[in-house]
Amino acid sequence: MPRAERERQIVDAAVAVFGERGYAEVSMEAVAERVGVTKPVLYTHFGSKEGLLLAAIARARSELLDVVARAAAAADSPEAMLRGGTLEFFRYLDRRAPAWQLFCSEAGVTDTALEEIRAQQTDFTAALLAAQVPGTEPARLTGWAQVIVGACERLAVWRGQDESVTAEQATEYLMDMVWSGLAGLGRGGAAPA
Amino acid sequence: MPRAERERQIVDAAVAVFGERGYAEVSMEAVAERVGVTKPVLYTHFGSKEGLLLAAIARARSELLDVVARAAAAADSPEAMLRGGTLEFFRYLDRRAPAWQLFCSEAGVTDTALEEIRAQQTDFTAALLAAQVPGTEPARLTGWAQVIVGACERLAVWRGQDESVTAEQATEYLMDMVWSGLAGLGRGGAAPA
DNA sequence: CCGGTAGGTTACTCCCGGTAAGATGGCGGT
DNA sequence: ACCGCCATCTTACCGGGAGTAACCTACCGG
Repeated sequence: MPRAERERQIVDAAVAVFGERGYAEVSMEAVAERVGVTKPVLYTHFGSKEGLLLAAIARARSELLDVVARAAAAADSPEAMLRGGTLEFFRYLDRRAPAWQLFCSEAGVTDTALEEIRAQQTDFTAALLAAQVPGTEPARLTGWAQVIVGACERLAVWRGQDESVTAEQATEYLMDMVWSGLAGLGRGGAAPA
Repeated sequence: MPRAERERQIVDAAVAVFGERGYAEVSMEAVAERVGVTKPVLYTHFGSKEGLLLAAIARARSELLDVVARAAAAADSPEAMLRGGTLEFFRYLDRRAPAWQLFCSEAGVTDTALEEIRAQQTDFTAALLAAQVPGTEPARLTGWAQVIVGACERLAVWRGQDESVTAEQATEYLMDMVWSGLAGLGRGGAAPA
């Protein structure tokens, strides 16, 4: 079996099995068995268990980013861009449920490597914000992106706990805060037109 | 050594050493050595490595919540409450740097147990929001609280990566989004009075 | 027909989470 | 003063899983 194909195959298995049973609960032996090979094969391709986890997270997050980017590109206003991107974010996680568990099993991983992967998402978000609010300092844009990404991730985990919260509701709650702002809501109405 | 005192001593050591070197990198033997006892002692008090981690996280988060609650109580307006609480959140993490690493090493832990601890923070935040925007459905309040807590945690991790971001700046970026809202900022000004 | 190499397997080592069984020591009762 | 009891701690061990060394095999170019 050629190298690239085998690696795709292994990452597929890793995403599935880490997502289902949790990183810490899964042995490399188990992943290997699922692929139909033996342990050392995994090590020649990914170096360590953590390396494999990283590859699996990178794959899943890249799919997620793709979905969000498509939704954002299809929007015709800043508000629609934020709302649509967020909504598709939650819907993607509904479709590919196990994948999200991966992002929660971030533990044990060298923080720097993980943050590097996450940076794709925040950089993308910051770029969208830059287009909407030109002239803002880069640090502020990044900070805003962190707020949005952090809020979405936390809402996603919350939805994992309480299944009764729909993707639409989660999106609405995010928009309340990040788009309208508490100042507007607190005065008893939606954001002023 | 009496039971309660020993437990405090062990949790102290666990917070320090897990925070410094990361949960996965630390053996129970190492924690025991730091306390000056042997491994089985830890197991009689906390049952498992994960149990000890949980106790350490609970301790650190409870301190954090206390700091935030004091700051919020001292504020004289909704905006000051949010700003002050957030600022003290970041300042606490600056003072007790290693503690925050704990929250990042959430991995490997049974999600439900961890979310239970985190719920203290979101419940507190939701209660503050309820007082400010009366008549809001409970689910929406909780959602808003998730947004704020998620944003703060993400900003905190970001600050861990990029030391040049001050607590004041992080607070400002959060207020931009959550208080003013992008709608207001996008139209080129601060939130309307 | 043959050597070399990519890709794979068997068979280990070592570390660490977790535990069983025994030592120590203070304290109340007689 | 002595004895037994309970809490507390230690030594010594088990099992499993991450990671590796050494060997095997089948394909491909000459």
